Order: sequence, then C-alpha cells, then structure tokens
Amino acid sequence: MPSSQAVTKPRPATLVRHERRKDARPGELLAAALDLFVEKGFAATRVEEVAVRAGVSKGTLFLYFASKEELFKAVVRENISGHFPQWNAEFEAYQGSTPDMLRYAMTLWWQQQGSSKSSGIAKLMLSEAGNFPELAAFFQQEVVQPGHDLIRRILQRGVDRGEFAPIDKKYSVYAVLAPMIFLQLMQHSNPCCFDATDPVVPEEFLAAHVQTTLDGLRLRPSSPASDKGSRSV
Amino acid sequence: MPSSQAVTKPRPATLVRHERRKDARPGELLAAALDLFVEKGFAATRVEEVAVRAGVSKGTLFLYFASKEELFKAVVRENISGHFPQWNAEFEAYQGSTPDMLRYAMTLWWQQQGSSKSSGIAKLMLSEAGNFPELAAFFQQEVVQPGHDLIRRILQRGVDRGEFAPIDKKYSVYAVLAPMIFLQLMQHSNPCCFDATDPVVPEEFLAAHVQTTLDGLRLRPSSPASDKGSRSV
Amino acid sequence: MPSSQAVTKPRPATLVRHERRKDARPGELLAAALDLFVEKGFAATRVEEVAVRAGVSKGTLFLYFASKEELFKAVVRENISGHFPQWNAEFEAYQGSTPDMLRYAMTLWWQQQGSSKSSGIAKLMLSEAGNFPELAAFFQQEVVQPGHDLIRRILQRGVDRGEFAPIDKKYSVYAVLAPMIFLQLMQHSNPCCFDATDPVVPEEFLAAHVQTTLDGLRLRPSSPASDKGSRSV
Amino acid sequence: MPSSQAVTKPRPATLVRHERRKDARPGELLAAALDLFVEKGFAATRVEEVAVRAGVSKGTLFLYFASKEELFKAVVRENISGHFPQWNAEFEAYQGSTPDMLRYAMTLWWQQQGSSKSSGIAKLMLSEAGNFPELAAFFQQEVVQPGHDLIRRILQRGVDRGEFAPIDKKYSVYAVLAPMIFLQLMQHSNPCCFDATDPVVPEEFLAAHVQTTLDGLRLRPSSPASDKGSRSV
DNA sequence: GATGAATGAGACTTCATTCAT
DNA sequence: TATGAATGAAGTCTCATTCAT
Repeated sequence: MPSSQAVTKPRPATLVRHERRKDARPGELLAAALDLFVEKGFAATRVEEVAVRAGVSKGTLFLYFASKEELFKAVVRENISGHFPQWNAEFEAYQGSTPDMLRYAMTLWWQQQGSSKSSGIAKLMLSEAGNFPELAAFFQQEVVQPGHDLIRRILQRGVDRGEFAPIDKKYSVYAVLAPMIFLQLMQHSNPCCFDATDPVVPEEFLAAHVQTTLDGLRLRPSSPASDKGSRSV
Repeated sequence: MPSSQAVTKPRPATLVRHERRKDARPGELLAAALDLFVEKGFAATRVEEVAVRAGVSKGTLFLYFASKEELFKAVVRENISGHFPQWNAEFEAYQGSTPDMLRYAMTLWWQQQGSSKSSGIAKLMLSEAGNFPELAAFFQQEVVQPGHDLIRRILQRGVDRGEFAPIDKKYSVYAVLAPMIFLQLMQHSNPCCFDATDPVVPEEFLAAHVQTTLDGLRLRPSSPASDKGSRSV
Repeated sequence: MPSSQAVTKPRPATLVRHERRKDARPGELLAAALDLFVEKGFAATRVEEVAVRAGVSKGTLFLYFASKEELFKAVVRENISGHFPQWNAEFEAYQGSTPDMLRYAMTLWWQQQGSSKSSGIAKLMLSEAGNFPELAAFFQQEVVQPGHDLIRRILQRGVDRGEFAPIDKKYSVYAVLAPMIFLQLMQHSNPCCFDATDPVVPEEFLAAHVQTTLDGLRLRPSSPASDKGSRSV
Repeated sequence: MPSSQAVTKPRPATLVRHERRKDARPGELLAAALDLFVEKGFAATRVEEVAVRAGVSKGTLFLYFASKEELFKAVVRENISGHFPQWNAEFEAYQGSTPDMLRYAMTLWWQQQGSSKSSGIAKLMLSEAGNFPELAAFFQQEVVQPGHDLIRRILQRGVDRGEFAPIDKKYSVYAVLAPMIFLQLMQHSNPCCFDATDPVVPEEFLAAHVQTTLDGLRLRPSSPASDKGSRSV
C-alpha cells in the first residue's frame, strides 16, 4: 500500500525525461484520478481511463494503489486531508482577533480548496457515500472530523478570549460549514439547477455569510432578544 | 457440435404463482424504484433489485417499463413533473398578496416535495446528470424548466401588482430556489456532512429564507440603492 | 396437439363475426406464422408477433400449438406436406406422356408452391436446419422424402414406358430438383445477390431446365457418346 | 438495505493462467468465429462459444472486437473482402484471352472461396441479412459491390477486345454469379435437400456453367439474334 | 375457450483486478 | 518497475412458455 502522502513537489526541468516520468508516476495518477473523479464521480470513473490520462498502463496504476478505493483515498489525502497538519499549525500560531481569524480561514479555504478541484471530491461524497461505506468512513475520519475540529477550535478560541458568546458549538460549526458546502455544490453540479442565474460571486457570498455568522456569534455587551432568522443558518 | 434444439425447453411444473395484479404493478414498481434511486442513485440501482422489492421478477419490470431510463422517467413524472398542472392551476387562481403567495408556495413545496422522497430524485440529478445526458435533458425539460417558469410567474405577478420592485428575474428565481436545493441535499446526503449538528428545522429554515427574499424583493417607498452584493442570497 | 391439417376452406360470408373468428383462429395463426417465418426466419420470429398479427393473444397461440416448433410443423403441413396426397393421386391418374407429365409437374409446382410463400419455408430450412435438428428431421420426413418419391415415380414411369433411358434415378431426381431450389432461393433471398439483374422469368427458367433435363433423359434410338455438360445438372 | 461496497471484491488467488499470446489471439478468435458463424449462423452463434473455442474467456473476445457485429465484420474482411486488392491486381495484369480469364477466375474462386468456409459466410447472409441491416449494408459494400465490379470488368474487357458480344452487362454478371451462389448453398445447407444425390462435382459443375456462359457471350461472326429467354441461365 | 401477466434462463457487454513477462 | 492480456462476476434486456382468471 503505497502511502502516497507525497504532495507533488515541483521538480527542476533538467532531468532526463524517462527518469522524471518514473518518479512522477504517482503524482500523475493522482492528478488524473482527481480530474476524473470530480468529472464523473467515483463509481462512473474507470481505472483504465485514469491510467490512460496519466500516460501509464492499467497494471501500473495497481502497482501504486491497491484498488480503486485506495486510489480514491490517496486522492483525498493528497488534496484535502494532507493539508490539515499545515492548517492546524497555521491556526495554532494565529495571532489576530478571532473574527479576523475566521474570515481568514474562510478566505484560505476558498483559495486552496473551494475554488479548486478538491471541492469536487467533497461534493462527490455527498452523492456516493451511501454506496461505498468504507470510503464514507474514511472521509468522515480524515476530512470531516478534522475539519469540524479545526472550526471548533477557532470558535472555542473566540469564546475563550471573550470575543464570541459561549453558544452551542455543534450548531456554530454547522453555520460556518453551510456556505462552504453550498459553494462546493454550485461549483460542481449540473448547470441546469444553478448556472441559469446571475453568477454568484463566491468571495462575496462567503464574505456575507461570515459576516452574518460573526454577527450571530459576537459577544454583545447587552443583547435584548433581537435575533431570529440570522441564527438559523 | 453442440446440437442446439435451442428453443424447446420444458419447464418443471413446480410452484409458479402468478400474483395477477396488473393494475397495481406499475405503482409498486414505481414506489420501489423511487426508494432505490433515492437510496443508491441511478447507476448504482439494479433493475432486478427494484423488481424484487416490488415483489416481482426481473422480466416483469420490463413488461411495464421499456428500460431502466424509462423507469426513471416514469418515477420523475409520477412524483414530480406530473404535479405541475395542478400546481400551475392552483397558483393561477391564487387570490391573496404575492408575498403570501410565495410563502404558501414554499410551504406547499416542502410539504409535497421537499420533505418527501421526491427531493432525493432532484439531489440525484445533481450528481449523475453528467453521466446520463438523456436523463439530464429530460429532467431539465420536465422539471427544471416548469419549476423556474412557475416561480418566475409568481415573481412577475408581484412586480405587476406593485408588490415587488422590478428586479432581475433570473436572479430572483435563483434566490427562491437556493434554499430548496439546499434542503434537498440535507435530506438525502451522507450524514457526516450535515447531521452532526443540531438538526436544522426545515420549516424554520425556509421561513427565514422566504422572509429574507421578500425583504429583498419588496417594493420600498424610498430606497437609496446602496446594497448589491450582499443581496446575493 | 391440434393437428391443424385443416386446409383453409373458403367460408360463406354469412356467419356471425365472432363465430367465424373463433373457428378461424388456427388458420389465422398459421397464415401469420407463415408470413413471419418466411420474412424473418424461424429463430428470429417471435411467437408474440405471430399472435398479434393473427389478432389473438400469446396465450391463445399456445392453446392451438404446443410450442413454437409445433407451430412451424403445422405451417409446413398446412402449406406443403398436406398437399402430397392430392399430388400423388393426381399423378397416379395421369394419362399423358411422361415428358408432358414432367412439364406439367413443374408448372404445377411453380403455380402452387414455388411462386407462393411456401417456397420461403423451404428456403428457411436451408439456413436453419442445422440449429433445429428436430425440425430438420421433420422436414426431411414430411417434405423432402415424399417430394423425392414423387419425382422418382414420375421418372420411373418414363423408364417403364420406354420414354426415358434407364439412368441413375437419384441423379435424375436431383436434376429435376435443382432449378426448383434455385428459384426458391431467388424468391426469398437478400436482393443484393440476385435482384440487381434483369429479372429472371421463373416460368421460362423452369421451361428451359425441364427441356434440358428431358433432353438428357430421353431414350434416344441410337446415341453416340455426345452428351457432356447437359447431364451434370 | 444491502450495503454495497460494490467495487472491492477480493479474488481467490487460485489458478489463473494467462496464456499471453496477444499476436495469436485475433487470428484464433477469427477462426473460431468463422467456424461457428458458418455452422450456426450469426444470430445463433454465442460470443462465449466463440471465445471458448478460441481457448479464451468471454471478456477476452471483447478485448479484440468491440461487439459481435464487429467480430462478424472482421471475419468477412479476413476471409473475403480483404482479398479483393490482390484479386483486382491479378486480373488487372492478366494477359491471356478473356474466355480463359473467366475460366481462370471461376477456378480461382472455387479454390480460394467456394470450397472453403468463406462460402458459408455468403450463404449465411442470404438468410440473415434481413434481420441485421447494418451487417447487410456492410456486406453489400465490402463484398457484393467489389465482386460485381470485378466480374463486370472482366466482361467489359471481353467486349472491348472483340471477344464478347456487347450484351447487357448486369445480366451477364448474374450469369456468372448464379453457379457460384448455387455451389455456396450446396456446400453449406441442410444435407436433406442436396446430398441425397450423386455428389455434384463442383469443378465440373462450374466448368459446364462457364462453358455455357461463354457460348452465350461469345461474339459470333453472323448471328441471327433469335434466342432470348433460353439464355437466362 | 381466451387472456395476458408473470417468469427466468440466457444473451451481449463492461470493468476492476491479476499476473506472466 | 512496467506492461497489458486475461479473467469472470455482474448488469441490462429478451422471449418462449405457463397458468390463474
């Protein structure tokens, strides 16, 4: 089981072609797999097509990945869960206010994930998780859990520092998550349901949602019961 | 030389029970198909499983539906598009204010569609449309188009009666649609992404969204047009 | 096993419709089956299509014919082998010269069989006999054998009466048969191999062949060895 | 709820022997297919049986031929139409008299095609063309058309060189073709219709027919045109 | 007698996975 | 390490035949 945690490192263009390709195989396979999984879904993607797009034979793919499911897991690690150590470290060290931190987190997410093909993987899981329980468990453990944890830590920091009211955390995590899920869907779904509209500008959409969320979370000096709809997402 | 005699194949006169309920069959098959399509998606649902769940054999299914795709279309007609005539008529005859009408439409939608298995079909199309172009075209024509049209007519009524500001219609249709799509997903997606939160109460969620939308749509006596992006959902 | 030897008798048009249809069922089924077997072959003809063309249900067909093969046999009896008693009787009683008799036989064959759909059945057997050994045996017994016998008796009569030379009979039978087989094929085969020509006039074609055959058969007062090609078909 | 895990399916590591003879496979499959198509016809031949006879599994066949129809086309190309370039070249370069050329053509045809299994393919098309229109079109284009063209060119050469009378060409083509079709049938049809006779020696049969045809075609010094129908084969 | 709903073996085709080279 | 030929279970759909009504 090749762990393939090997985040593609840029490589000097001076190497001999054959040698370059040889070492790059797993990365090329992962890139091809990402493309195809996002484009057609997990079940509808054929491993042979992945291999062909990566310029290798079907047999070679199985040399690096024990099965189609392992290939998928590697794609998830390469493109999503592999980034958590860095993200966690980055936010562990964050110095500014928590509202700024949350805004930054959303911005970073959009730049690194939401706007990239990675978001197609998350969207795919929404659809196919039911048919592939093992993948669902893996995704839950490697992506959903750490993601929730990270958000929860940010929120907890806000509470601890007196910036946020000490509200229910599960609910708040979801409030942060909702627009992300929504954007992932919009990016990768059948045009007929979304695109026939004025294009939603994702950055603005996110900004608005973060603002709304912050409004809801912020510790207010004296708050009469004046919130109603804003909390329900 | 395998001498065939390929046709005559005497059947053992064992127990064969002809249930003989012609009129009930299509409905039972459609119900089973709806269940399974929603549960596993179109591609991952096997026709034989549909047949078995309906209590008949594989061949019987093809007595009523010419192919798996036709079965799916029939499910869509039975559960979604077949209701449009009634909906259209109902809203054609609606007497109250347009804001009330919109609220009523959303409530009705949730009761009849959003909260039912039908919404799983729409969710399924988001994922699989790309792999089944003919189904995508069918769904676009039979569901998406009429749905957009109906919403558009409601909005136009509001504008015509001076209740709504004459804003861009495509955009407004989408503003109405967005929460519906979101709820459909929440209903039918991998729990790991949604349910690990306080349950969102769909009715409240919808009510809040309708209220927000109405705020945006309402014709205001004197409005210094100073918001733009924030309105995007 | 309904023997269906019932050569369709013309029926007075005075009877009640329902009653007429009831008694006519087997005949209508046989007619439909003949059409379809000739048109598409045995294996490619679906029993349901036969039933539909006859205006009855699939179940009714199996009421009259135990299987698709039995249906085919009934078609053969109805259209071909059922005529042998009459033909045999007619030629038993023939009074003229044997050459005339042979000419008459060929003419009769063309009128009653060669030019009719029956000839499609014989052509069909050429193609499909290998796949349906039981049908092949049946056809051999009910059609080929009696046909050969009839021809052989005619030829023997010519020899006995001193009109034909006492040549090998098997060979002569074949000489008579060849053009019949050929015409059956031409009638019912893929146009691309035959029809792109000046139409062969079957009657002339037959006449020429009979003449050639008679030339070969005729008892000649003094024959030096002057025959060569004429005898080889 | 049959939880699928639909993809991963560990295979017992039992005996699997990869024969590994890529280059030989297509030929072996084509040979097996030729045998079976000739023996049972197109529709009645099962691809699995072809594969088994070639010593491979069902899936392997589809590695080389995209469908049963493509397999059939490949058989036709391999055994019949692929030879046309060579035949055309050979007759383009022919130096002798046209009557000799025609005799040679028939002899060559018998040696290479008529007496081989290839002729079973042509016989098969007579029966099944109607049920497989795409195959019929293919055969017409790849075999029938070039074949007619070749014969026509030979006849035209005879006319041009003053060896043949300038008779209608379509008709003459057919005169040449008829015995070939007849022999193909005799080779591959139900014995009951043909073999119960003294065996027809195909070479003699062909020779006789060619002679007859040549008699008809030959330019005669002074011919009071008094024959017409008798010439029709 | 007549119907037609129901059956299920079997056809073609796909594709993840294996393994000799 | 890399290949790609080979496998075979599984999926969709067909159709002769049965039998309750």
